[in-house]
Amino acid sequence: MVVTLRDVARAAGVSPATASRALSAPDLVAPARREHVQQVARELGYRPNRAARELITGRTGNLCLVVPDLENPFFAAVAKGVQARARALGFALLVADAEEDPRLEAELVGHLGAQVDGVVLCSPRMSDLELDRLSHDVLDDDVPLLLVNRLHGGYPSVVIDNADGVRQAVRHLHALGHRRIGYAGGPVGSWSDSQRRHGLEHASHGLRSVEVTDLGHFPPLFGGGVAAGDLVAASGVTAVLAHNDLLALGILSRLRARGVRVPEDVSVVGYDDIPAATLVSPALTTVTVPLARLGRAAVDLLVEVGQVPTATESALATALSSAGAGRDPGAAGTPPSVLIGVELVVRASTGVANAQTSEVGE
Amino acid sequence: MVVTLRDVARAAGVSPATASRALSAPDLVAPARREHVQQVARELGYRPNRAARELITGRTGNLCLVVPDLENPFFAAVAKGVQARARALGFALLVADAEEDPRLEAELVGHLGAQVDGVVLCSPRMSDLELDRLSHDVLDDDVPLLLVNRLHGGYPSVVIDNADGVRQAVRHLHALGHRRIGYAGGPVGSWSDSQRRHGLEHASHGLRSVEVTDLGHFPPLFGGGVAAGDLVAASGVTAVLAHNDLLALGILSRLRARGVRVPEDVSVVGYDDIPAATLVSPALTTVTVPLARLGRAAVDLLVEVGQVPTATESALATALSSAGAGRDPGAAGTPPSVLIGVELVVRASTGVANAQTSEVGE
DNA sequence: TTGTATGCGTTATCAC
DNA sequence: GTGATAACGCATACAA
Repeated sequence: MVVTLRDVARAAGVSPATASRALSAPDLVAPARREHVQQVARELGYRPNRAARELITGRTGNLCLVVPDLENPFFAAVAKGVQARARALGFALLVADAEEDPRLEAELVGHLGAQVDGVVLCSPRMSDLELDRLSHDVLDDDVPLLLVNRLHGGYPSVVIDNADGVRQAVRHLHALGHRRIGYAGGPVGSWSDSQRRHGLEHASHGLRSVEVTDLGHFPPLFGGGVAAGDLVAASGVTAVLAHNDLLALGILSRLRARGVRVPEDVSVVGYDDIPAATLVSPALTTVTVPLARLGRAAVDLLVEVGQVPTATESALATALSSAGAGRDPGAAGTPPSVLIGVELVVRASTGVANAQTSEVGE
Repeated sequence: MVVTLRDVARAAGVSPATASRALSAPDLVAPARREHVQQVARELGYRPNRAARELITGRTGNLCLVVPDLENPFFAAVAKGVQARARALGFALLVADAEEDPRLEAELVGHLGAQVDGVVLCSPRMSDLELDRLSHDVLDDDVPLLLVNRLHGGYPSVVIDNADGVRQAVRHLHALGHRRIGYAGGPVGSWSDSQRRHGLEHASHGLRSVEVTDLGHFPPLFGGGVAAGDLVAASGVTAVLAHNDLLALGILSRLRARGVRVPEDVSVVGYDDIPAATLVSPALTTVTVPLARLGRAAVDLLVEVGQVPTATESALATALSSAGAGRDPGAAGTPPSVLIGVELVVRASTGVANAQTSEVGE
């Protein structure tokens, strides 16, 4: 029924060992035999049994991705990038949705980590302590873990340039004449939120007449923005920077409902540039984060630091495919942490500050 | 280093066979021994080797999901439901993004199908022929395939009630006085689009004064709606039903840009009720599809028709966990196809037809 | 360069 | 009800 390596060997008139090598380690077998075995394998429609290979090599050919919420456009975009790059390298991707629950995240990392060659973890809110526990108790030592958008000792990571993003946003607002700027933050404990707060402080130091008002912490979702919108209106700021786009969209919606005009009365800036940012009116000025690239970079870095071998995979795939498409294994020597640059994209939700509310500072 | 079943057997003073049974087939071993073995396994931190088990049982404990686009909120919601249900049943989920390419879809089904116990396929546009080919050439005979939102002989499926959705939408518009209604369709070859066209025809037959104008086929994305918006404005309809929400949102955006007021001049109805439908202004009247439930139903049906055993999984999991949480294996006898009911949700994008354009029919 | 033989960790098949 | 033993399909140490 199913064609095994022994069948290939028999049909090709070689030993199972040679057949194995001809497919998985082509260099170790004479060119003529190698070609012949590969040809026979193709004709018989041989498909290597992953379980058998995994049992002996210890490698699964799978990676896994854990995110707080697949429906959140931010994580959907990251997942798309991770998936694409993983596939390009010959890995299948296990995806798990942790339902915004850090405890579940840890459990998923443990369960899935046991059956993959590497883990990509998006966990904005897990505590540093829990994060440490992962490598000790939960995860096998030989399963590398990479963090997305979070820096933590020991783990490689791919992070967004948070400081530069808020700096660009603040400078933009300042150039438009805004002096009183509000910040609608993300959840307490969010690593990127604390990064952005630091960046904000730093950025406002450079522009002395700017006063930044902390509006507090909000769930980084549309609903959180609705609550934040009221604070924006009450705070007297002429512009607000939100922790992310969903929050900004909620603010936009709430301000409109209250008759506050955007950008005439208040300017709004988001972060991430999710697709919905251009669907609303006025379109949202925001900090563009190349999320798909971030996802791809995550896989690349994970594979490199984890020494996860993708070579044998492609060797075998190449041998069995008629065409034999090439793969780029990526350059070596990448640092354990990659910084993803960001760019402010100005749309309709920001405009010049009106006279009466500007020039409040010194 | 790693704890194997033999270690457990040795420590418990039984043979490997008994140890195996105590964990995977508890009924076959005497209660006293069973308890003892399970206790020892827990103490030693025994974790069964999936590869070894897969090698002999042929089952992987994994399912896989193939979607055209993970960033599309429709598929993101389905993926979320599928993932949740799969996990609840003890399966991990491989997710693949086919980048809107039916050929890639087929390839992914082939690749991933070889390493899972069942496949959930969202493939709105793959041709019936290619679909047939899957079960013949691409997929192993013992790997069940389930289709989401598409009916096709041989495969079990979970489908949305398309006819009822458009019927509800048309009746709503008719009740508001609309007589000339446009339909902005999905892509050529989309199964659900053809279903909705049929339903549309049927629905308008029941309401004799209603005239339905076919505005053509569009990519089911925001950009497609922008194009459709111009046709809406030019066609003289007072209301338009879009194939899905993204399309409707594009129409909304384009109409506003052209100065056409919604709903004063034109009413707009979408389909699916993705989160963004409530983010825009006016909020989109649309047909609510319980996408997460659809995803869960897909997994349930797949597991049932495919006779995919989730029992041994939970038996072992129960044995190893201190608490021993229960699982519901689901009832038998479910038909091979499940119909998901839908509901019109009226929001601000639909309103009464104005006098001069209504009453055009007989 | 190639073949032989062994073992990966688990479940299944028999006897007992 | 339990234990010895043979598979599952593959990669590899070692011998040739």
